[in-house]
Amino acid sequence: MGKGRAPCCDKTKVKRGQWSTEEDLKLITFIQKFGHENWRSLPKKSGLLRCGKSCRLRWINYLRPDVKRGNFTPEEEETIIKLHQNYGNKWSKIASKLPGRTDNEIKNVWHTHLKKRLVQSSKTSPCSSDSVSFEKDEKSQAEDCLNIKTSQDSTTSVSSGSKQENDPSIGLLLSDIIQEVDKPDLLEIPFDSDPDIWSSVDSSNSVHQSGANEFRAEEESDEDEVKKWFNHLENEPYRLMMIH
DNA sequence: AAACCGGGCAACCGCAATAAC
DNA sequence: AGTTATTGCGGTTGCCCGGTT
Repeated sequence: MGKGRAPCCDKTKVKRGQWSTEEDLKLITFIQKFGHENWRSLPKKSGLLRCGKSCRLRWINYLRPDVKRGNFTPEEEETIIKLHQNYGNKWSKIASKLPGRTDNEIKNVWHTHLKKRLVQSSKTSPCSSDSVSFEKDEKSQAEDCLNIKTSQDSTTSVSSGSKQENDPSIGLLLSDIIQEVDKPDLLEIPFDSDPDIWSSVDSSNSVHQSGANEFRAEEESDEDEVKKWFNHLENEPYRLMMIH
């Protein structure tokens, strides 16, 4: 177990705050081509003026192809509540049981919705207390309260209401991507929607001005794929808030 | 119509764990 | 075996937006 914590980046030289469309595109394009074996060096190689941690977070929580967006279904919420009783604030652990959901998203949902709901219902149900001590006897508590199938080991999601899930073809393709995404140069972007929206992005040129000369040469066909994927992201309700 | 307020969410911070040397 | 680099995780912050006054 090591000690010593190196600063993750020079904070005076990195951009912070909301990600722009161009930055997202750069990140997606880069990861699609080269994967993300080294987050620290990724910003430099991709031409992003971002901290590696920021890139990682953006990818994991937002840009990853398998990330599921939109409202949580009642089933998902129920699952989170029960898993929280089991694991406490181990958001990543909980997220691992909910395919397509990120720890950050689950954490937010917990704090904004579920916690309140639990407080209200805590008087009536012994299994729904927010203050359950999960440390002691986790397992038995889990067994008691957790009669849910946590074995959605792949794309069989508990959710039934999300956009993604309503489109089986997309779901299937995404599951393929999930398996590929950690392997550089294997990521396929499966969407074939109209990339009109990208005209504005195209004109910005930012991707081609990046420092990633290595992949600059690899042009339009790949980039089209990225745009298609990105366009898909934009079509999801919540992303419209961010990208306009 | 403007100001205020609170909810919701994305992103940041910093520590812990792990890998690499 | 010790040190350093990197990644992962959970807590927290701050911005945006819609609702209310």
